[in-house]
Amino acid sequence: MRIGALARRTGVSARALRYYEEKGLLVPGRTSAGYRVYTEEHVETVRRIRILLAAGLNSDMVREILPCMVDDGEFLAPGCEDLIAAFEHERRRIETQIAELNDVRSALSGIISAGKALASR
Amino acid sequence: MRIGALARRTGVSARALRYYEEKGLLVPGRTSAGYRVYTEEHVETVRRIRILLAAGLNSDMVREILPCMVDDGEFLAPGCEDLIAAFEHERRRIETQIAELNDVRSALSGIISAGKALASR
DNA sequence: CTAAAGGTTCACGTCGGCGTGAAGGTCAAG
DNA sequence: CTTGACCTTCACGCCGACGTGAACCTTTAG
Repeated sequence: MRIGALARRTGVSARALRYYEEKGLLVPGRTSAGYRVYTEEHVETVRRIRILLAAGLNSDMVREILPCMVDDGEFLAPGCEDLIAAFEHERRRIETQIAELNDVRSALSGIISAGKALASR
Repeated sequence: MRIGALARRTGVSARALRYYEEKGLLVPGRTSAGYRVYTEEHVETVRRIRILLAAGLNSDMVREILPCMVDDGEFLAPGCEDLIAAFEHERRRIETQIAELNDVRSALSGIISAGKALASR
């Protein structure tokens, strides 16, 4: 699979895929002509990259986490033990973020229901 | 209260406060010399701005929401009815974001506990 | 052979929420 | 009257995850 095909399968632009490679997140093979070659595993990796980035982790963090995400996360790849502290930090960050989002969500809900009550008078 | 005092009270930089004004989020009075003058209400407004921005809303959206946040959100200011659709859209966005964050959080938890199990062998 | 589709590597542009000087005006205290 | 804290308005810088050409090469189809 070459870059265009992977882009279509994942919904991620080819430019983004090249960017992921530049950042060491996604390392494809190469044909003799220099074309990038991807496997099925890369599809799953891209999915994970997207999720992690969407959660606000930067690419450095994603690069460190990815090799630790073996299958369903039951196992831990070697070298990942040292990163536990960093992961806990990220988890705290995410929990804080979730709490903030919940606040705004309920504030929005308050406004919305007040608005609908007004509209139905 | 002038800008430095408000900065100290809110923990937000003076630059940020000027930026909020530029974006129409926070409109202070002015002394004859041109100094910005803030009241106690502005303190609360800044708090709300920070929360909304932290939730990923952009300044345009914050500017539209702020006047709709009367007191505890029980009432709705006039003119806010038209924005309900936009607010519902933001709420959906936030709910999606929360779900994504939860996914990453549990993934991180899986890795962390796997790592700690490994460390305690 | 040729055209079209897709690939390659630079390298600069974008957007949003500010940071960071620069150059100068204001005001209360000593 | 001067110092120093605080304020003002420009206006450029930054970061991160890409978008967007430009100029060129590869592969497949007719």
